Amino acid sequence: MAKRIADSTVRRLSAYLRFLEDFESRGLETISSEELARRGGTTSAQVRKDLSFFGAFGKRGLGYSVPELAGRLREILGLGREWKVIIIGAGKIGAALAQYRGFRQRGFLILAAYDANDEKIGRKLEGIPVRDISQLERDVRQDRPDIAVLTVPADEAQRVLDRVVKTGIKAILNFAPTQLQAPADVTVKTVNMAMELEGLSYALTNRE
Amino acid sequence: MAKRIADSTVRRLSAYLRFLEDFESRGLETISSEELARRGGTTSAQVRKDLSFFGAFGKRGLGYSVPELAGRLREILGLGREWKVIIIGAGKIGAALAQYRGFRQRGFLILAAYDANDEKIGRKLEGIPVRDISQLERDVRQDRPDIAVLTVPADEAQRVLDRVVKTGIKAILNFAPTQLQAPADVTVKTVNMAMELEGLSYALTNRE
DNA sequence: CTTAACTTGTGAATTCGTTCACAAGCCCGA
DNA sequence: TCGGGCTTGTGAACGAATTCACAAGTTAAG
Repeated sequence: MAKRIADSTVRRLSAYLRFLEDFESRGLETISSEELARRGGTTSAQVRKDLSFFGAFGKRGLGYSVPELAGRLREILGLGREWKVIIIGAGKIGAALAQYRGFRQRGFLILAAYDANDEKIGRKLEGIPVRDISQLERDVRQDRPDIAVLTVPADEAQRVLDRVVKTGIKAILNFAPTQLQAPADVTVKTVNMAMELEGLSYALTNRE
Repeated sequence: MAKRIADSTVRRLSAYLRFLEDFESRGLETISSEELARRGGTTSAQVRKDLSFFGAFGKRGLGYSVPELAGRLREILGLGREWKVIIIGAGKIGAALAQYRGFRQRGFLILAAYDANDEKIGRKLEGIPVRDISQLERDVRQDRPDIAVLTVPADEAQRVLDRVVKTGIKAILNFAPTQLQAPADVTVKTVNMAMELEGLSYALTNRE
C-alpha cells in the first residue's frame, strides 16, 4: 500500500460498504458516486476521491457495479478473512458486546472473555466462556487472537493494555473512557461515550 | 460564541478536563500545557491553541491553575448544569448504558428507557423505569429531556430518530450502526463500533 | 455515425487543522 | 531592582483533507 490513508477515509469506506450491502440485497446492479454520497451525508467528489486511493473501480457514464465495488471494499478493509477477538472485562459492556450480532456478521469471531472476578470465571456470557485473566498469556499463545476488546474500568485500562500488548496482540478496541499509550506498531481505537456526550452538551450549550 | 470550533478541539477539551480532575484529586495546584499534552498524546502548542479559542486562562511562566481551568472547561462544555436523558431501546446496550456511572458523574440524569416489547415495559433497568414507546411524545412534552440515546436495531433507527426529532429534542447519541439524516439544528453523534472494528481490520491488513 | 446526457477520475484550488517560533509576561532568587 | 528561567498566547507557516472543475470515457437514441 503506497501512501498513508486518512482515518476519515477508512471510516467512510466502511460506511459505503454498508450501503452497498443494502443495495445488493435489494438487487441493484449499479450505483453512482452521487447516490453513495447522498446516503453517507457527503459529496460525490469525496466518494470518488476516497475510492481513487485504491484504484479505478467505476465506469464513466454509468457508475459502479454494486457487487464488484462491495467486493473490492471488503478486500481493502480486510474483511475477506476471519478475525479472532477476545474480550477483556466481563461486565455489562462486555456482555452487550458478546451478544452483538455485528461481530459474527462481519467475520469477527469472539473466542473468550476474561475477568478477575471468581463469580464470573467459568460461566458463560452469551455463549462465550469467561476465563480467568491470569491465564491470558497462555491462552493467547495458543489461540492467537488478532484483536482484544477492553471493557475494564478506566483506572485499570492502561495496566491491562500493557499486558495485552506484551502478548503480541496488535489491535485493540478500547471502551474505557481514558487516553491510552501504546507502541506505534499497535493500533488502538477508543470508543469513548463520555466524550460524545460532552460533545452533545457542548453543542446544546453553544448554539448560535 | 464567535467562530465555529472544530469537533476535534471539543473532544480534546473533554480529555483535558478528565486529566484536570485527576490532577485536582491529587491536590495539584497548577499544570503546564506541556504536561496536559503528554497525558493527552498531543503537543503543548495544540493544547494552548485549543484553549485560546475560548480565552486566556493561563499565567505565563507558571501554567494553568488546575481548579480554575477545570471550572472554565466545565463551563465551556456545558457541564455546569444537569442534562436530562432518555434511552430508546431497552436491550443489552440500553442496559449497559443505564448502569454506566459516567452519566451521573457528569451531570447526565437518565429519566427513563423506552421500548416496544411488552415483556420489558413496566420493569426496571438498573433502577430506571422502562416505558411504552407509544407514550414517548406525551412524556417528552412533560419531562422535557435534552438528549435521546438511541439503542435500537439499525433498520429502525432512522424511523425512531424522525420521531424523536419531531418531539423537539435537539441532541441524539446514536448506537445503531447506520448513518442517520437529521435537520441541521439537531446534533447527532454516532458511536459506531462496527466502523471501529473495520478500522482495526484495515490496520491489521495494510501494515507496511 | 453523431449527438446528448451522464458519470468517473484526478490535478488544482481551497479550506481547515496543526505545528512552529517567538515576543510578552510572570516568578524567584540574589 | 535586575536577570535568568520558564511558560503562555498567537500570528505565520505548513500540511492534510475536502471541494472544484473539467477532460475523458460510456451509453443510448435517432
